[in-house]
Amino acid sequence: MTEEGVNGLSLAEVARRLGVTPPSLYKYFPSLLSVYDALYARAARAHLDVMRAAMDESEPGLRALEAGLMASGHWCIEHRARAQLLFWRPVPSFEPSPDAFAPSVEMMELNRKGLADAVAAGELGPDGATDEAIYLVSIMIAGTLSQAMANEPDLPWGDGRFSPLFPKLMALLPAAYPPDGKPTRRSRRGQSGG
Amino acid sequence: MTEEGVNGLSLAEVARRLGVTPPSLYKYFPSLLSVYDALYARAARAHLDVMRAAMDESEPGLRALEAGLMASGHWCIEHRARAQLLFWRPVPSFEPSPDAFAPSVEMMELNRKGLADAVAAGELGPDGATDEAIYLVSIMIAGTLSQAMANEPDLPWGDGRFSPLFPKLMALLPAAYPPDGKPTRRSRRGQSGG
DNA sequence: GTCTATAGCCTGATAGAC
DNA sequence: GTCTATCAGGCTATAGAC
Repeated sequence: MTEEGVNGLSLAEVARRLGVTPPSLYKYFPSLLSVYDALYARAARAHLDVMRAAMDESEPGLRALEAGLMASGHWCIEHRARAQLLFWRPVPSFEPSPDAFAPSVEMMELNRKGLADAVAAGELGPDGATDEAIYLVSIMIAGTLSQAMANEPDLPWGDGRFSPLFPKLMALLPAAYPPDGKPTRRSRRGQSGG
Repeated sequence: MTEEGVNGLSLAEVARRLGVTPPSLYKYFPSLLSVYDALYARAARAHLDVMRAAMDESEPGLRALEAGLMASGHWCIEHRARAQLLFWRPVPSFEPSPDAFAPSVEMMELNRKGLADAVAAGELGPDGATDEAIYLVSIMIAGTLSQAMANEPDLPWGDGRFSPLFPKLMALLPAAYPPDGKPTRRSRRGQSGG
């Protein structure tokens, strides 16, 4: 998948690299799509574990949320092809089974919890715990990743022009959902007047 | 490309739908990759024209920039497969020729000009005209698009959970590059200062 | 659980008649 | 500028021997 595109996975090539013949694979997987499903399931699980571990190591709230998403970005860049399988839809005929998809649902819950904790800690206003805020955050990480993967496919997370900007984006969240409940844009001069 | 993925384009299928036989296509294109290149060139040109027209109709600065990027988003959602060909890299063996790529360079210049105008108009601080700001904006539009395309592939621009959030993201730019030159909120004196 | 053999499809590309 | 015929190869998947 890394070399030929996610779509380029073929059982024949898998067999070739395993040193077996294609029919042997059918003892383990009933079809090519079932191989994609197994890849999806394992990748989703690995990605979720990495993200949760990073969040658990930081204090709940924006710091944990950012740590989790940074770890997510790191994993995605390190496993580009699998990340594409998870988050883009490069194989139109493939849709993950409910079992394989389960970790993805759990991941959304992690984000939701991170935002809710941030609201509870007073880092964000009450709107910071809405679905809209989740979508906003998902746009930020997805944008950083897609730009990094498309334009700097060989650079690790943390290098290059895009991934270092992610913390800067996260730092804008309090401007979008101000803790004092003031309306969005560049809420008055405040904050700095100490 | 829409039906089978960008990678799924085949000369045989093109010929089939044109009502001719595959060898006939070789009178017009020397190879499959040259077909991709022609598709890329036309799409890049069409996308650039749409974006520039939208920017020309708005007053220079943040309004024009947002109008241009909104038009870009609209075009990308309306022409998903072509947008993927332009902005993701779904066909590893294909790289656009310099001629085909030229409009993409011009597009970056449009963004640069939009930000420079915004700084000149006092909408953003001087940092708003840096390369970093361009990358930040590109992350915003790329994130909105990739989330919309991956999760709501059948909804038009303006509908759904993601594309309506793009203006909200653009509205955060003045918080990232404050016009009065003040450092980004809560970056200097810290959150305890206020 | 591996293999050979094969069916039945697809592809990109070329040669050469008309 | 279209066609027929063809090459040379790819692929998924199955049947059945060992």
